[in-house]
Amino acid sequence: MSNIREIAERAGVSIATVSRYLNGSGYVSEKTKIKIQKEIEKAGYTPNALARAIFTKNSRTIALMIPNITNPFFNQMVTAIEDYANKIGYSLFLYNTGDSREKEKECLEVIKSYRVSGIIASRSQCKEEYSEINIPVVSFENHISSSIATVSSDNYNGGKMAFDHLYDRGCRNMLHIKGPRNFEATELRCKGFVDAANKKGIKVDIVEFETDFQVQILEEYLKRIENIKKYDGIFVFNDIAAAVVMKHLKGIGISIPHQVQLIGFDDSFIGELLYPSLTTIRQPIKEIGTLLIELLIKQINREKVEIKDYLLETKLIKRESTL
Amino acid sequence: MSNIREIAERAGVSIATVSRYLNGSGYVSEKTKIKIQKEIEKAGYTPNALARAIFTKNSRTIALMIPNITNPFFNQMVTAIEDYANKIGYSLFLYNTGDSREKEKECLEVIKSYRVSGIIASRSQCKEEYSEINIPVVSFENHISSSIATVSSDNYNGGKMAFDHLYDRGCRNMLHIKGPRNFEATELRCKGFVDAANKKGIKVDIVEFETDFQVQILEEYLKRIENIKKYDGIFVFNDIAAAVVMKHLKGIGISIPHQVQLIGFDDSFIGELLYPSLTTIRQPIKEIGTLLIELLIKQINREKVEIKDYLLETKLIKRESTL
DNA sequence: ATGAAAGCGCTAACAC
DNA sequence: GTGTTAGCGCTTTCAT
Repeated sequence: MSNIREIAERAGVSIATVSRYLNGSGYVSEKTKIKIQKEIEKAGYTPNALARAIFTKNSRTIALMIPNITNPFFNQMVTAIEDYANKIGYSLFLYNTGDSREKEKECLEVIKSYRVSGIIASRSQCKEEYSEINIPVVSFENHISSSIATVSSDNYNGGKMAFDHLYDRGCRNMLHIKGPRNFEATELRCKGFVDAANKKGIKVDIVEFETDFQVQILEEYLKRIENIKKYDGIFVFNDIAAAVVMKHLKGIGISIPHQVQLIGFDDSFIGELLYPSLTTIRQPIKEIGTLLIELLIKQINREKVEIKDYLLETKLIKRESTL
Repeated sequence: MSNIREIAERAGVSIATVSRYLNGSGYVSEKTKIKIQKEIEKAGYTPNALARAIFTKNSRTIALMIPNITNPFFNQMVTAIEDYANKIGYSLFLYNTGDSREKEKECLEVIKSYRVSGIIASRSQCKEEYSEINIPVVSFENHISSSIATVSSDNYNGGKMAFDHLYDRGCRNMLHIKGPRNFEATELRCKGFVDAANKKGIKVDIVEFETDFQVQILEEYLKRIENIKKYDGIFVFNDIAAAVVMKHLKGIGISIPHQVQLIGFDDSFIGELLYPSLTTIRQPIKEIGTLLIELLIKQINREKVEIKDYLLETKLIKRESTL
C-alpha cells in the first residue's frame, strides 16, 4: 500500500500539503487539491489510521467485551452499539470473554496494546485490572470501580414485576430459576422477586443455574429439579433459559400457561418466536446499547460525564405464556 | 500511557534493549531482563501495537464483515472465528453490513485504513471494490473474484436433501420459501430443491422473501401467501425464518408435522428450542468459521492456499417438525 | 499557500 | 550483550 510520501511526490507537492488536504486542516489551493485527489485515486491510497492514531492519540476504536455473543440479548445490544459507532466513524474490536475472568484479563492486555479510545465492559469479573488503565470505560451490569459508570436495567424492579404479574394471574406456588452467582443482574432479579413474594407472605423456591446459556447444560439442570409440575408459576432469569424451560415443560406434557405459567427476562427476539409466545420483563436493549456508547464517547471527547449507576426502566411484556 | 523510551531510561538501558526484551529477539542479560521487567510493571507499560504494526506491516487484526449479527447462524460463526483468532493472538474488528452494498463499501474503506491483516467477508455484495485491495480476503457464501477463496456449505445438495426428506415423509404438495435474490446460497438451496422435485415429476411453489431476518417483515410476507394450509410440506431458506413460519402456522391452527411438515436450513441453536423442534439441514457452522480463518491466516503468513470453492457437507437433522 | 523538520512509539541493521 | 541510528506513515509547528 502506498503512503503519503508517494502521493506527495507524484502530485509534486510536499507531504505536509497532502496531510493538510486529507485532514481539511490549513490552506490548500484548489488546483493542488485536484492534483492530489487525482493521485490518491490513481494509487488507490487510503491514509494509514494506525500512523494517524499514534500521533493523535485517538485510534477511533472501541473495545467491546461481551460475555457471550450467542445470547440474543447481547447480539441485539452489539447491533445497537455497532450502528452508533459506525455512524460516528468508530470501529469496534469484539472480544467474547465467555464469562471467564482469565479470558477477560488477557483481552484487557491486548486491548491496551491497541490503544483503543474506549472500552465497553459487560458483566465484568475484573476490578483492579481496570484501575491501572487510563482509557475511558463504561460497564454494563457489573460494577467495576467507583470511577467507572455502570449502565443496567432496573433488575430489582424487574424481578418484582415478574412476581407481581404471576401473583396477579393466580400463581401461589412459584419457582425462580436464578442465573449464575457472579452476575449482579441475576442477584437483583432474584432479590426483587423474593422481596415481592415476602411482602405477600408467599414462599418461593429458588434453583440456581450455573451457566448463562448453553442449551445442553441447562437441560441437565432442569432434569434435576424435582417434581417441577408442582409449581404453577416459574420465573426464569433470562429469555433464552426460559425457552429451554418451556421446551422441557412441553416435553413432559405440561401445558403452558394453563398448568404452569412462565415468565422470562430480557425481551430478546426469541420470546416472540416461541409458542406460546413468552411473557417477559423487557430490558430496553437498544437504549442500553446507545447509552453505553454515548457515555463512552463523551468521556473520550473529554466531556463531563456523571459517574454513577444509570438505571433503565424495565417493563412487563405480556404474551401468551402467562394467563 | 508510557512508552519504550521511558522504560529504557528508568531501567538505565537503551530502547533497543527494551525492544529486544519485549520481542524476545537478540540477547539480553538476565540482570537487565529483571530490571526492565520491574520498570515495565511499575509503569504499567503495555507496548503500543499500533506503532509495532506500522513497522512490521502486520497489525494482527482481522476484519469480520457480517450481514446480520442478530441471526443466530452468524453469531455462532463469529464465536468460532473469535475463538480461533484470539488463541493465535489476533483481534477482530466487527462490521455489521446489514446486507447493504453501500455500508459494505464504506466499511471497506475504514478497514483498509486500519491496515488489517486480513478480511473475512460474508455474503458480500461488492466485487471490484475488493480487487484494488492487497489484503488477504476469504469469502463466505458469495463469490467475490477469481483470486479470492470462497467457503460455503453445499447449499445445492442441502436443498435436494430437504426435498427428498419431505417427499420421503409423504409430502406431495410443497412450498419453498426462498431467501433474498442477492444471496448465492439462497439461490442454490432453491435450485437443489426444485431440481430434486423435477426429478420426481413434482411441481413445487416458490415464494421469495426479501429479507433475511426481521421478524415483523417476515410475518407480513407470510400473511400474503394465499391459502398456506393447502401445502403439506414447507422448506424454508433458514432456521430463523422457519421459526417465524412455524409460529404463523401454529397461530392459524395448523398442526405440525401432522398437517404441514416443516424443514429449515442452518441448524442454528434456535431449532432445538422450538416446539415441535425443527427438522433442518445442518451447515457445519463451527467448521465453516474455522476454515474461513484458517485459510485467511495461511494467506497472511504467505503460505500457499488454493483459491477455489471450499464446499462443506450439509446434513439432514431430523427433529419433530417432520414425520 | 506551501515546505522543512521534529516527533509520535516502535523495530532492526549495524557497530562496538 | 548493548547502544546508535534510520525509518515505518503520519501530523503539526514554524518558516517562507
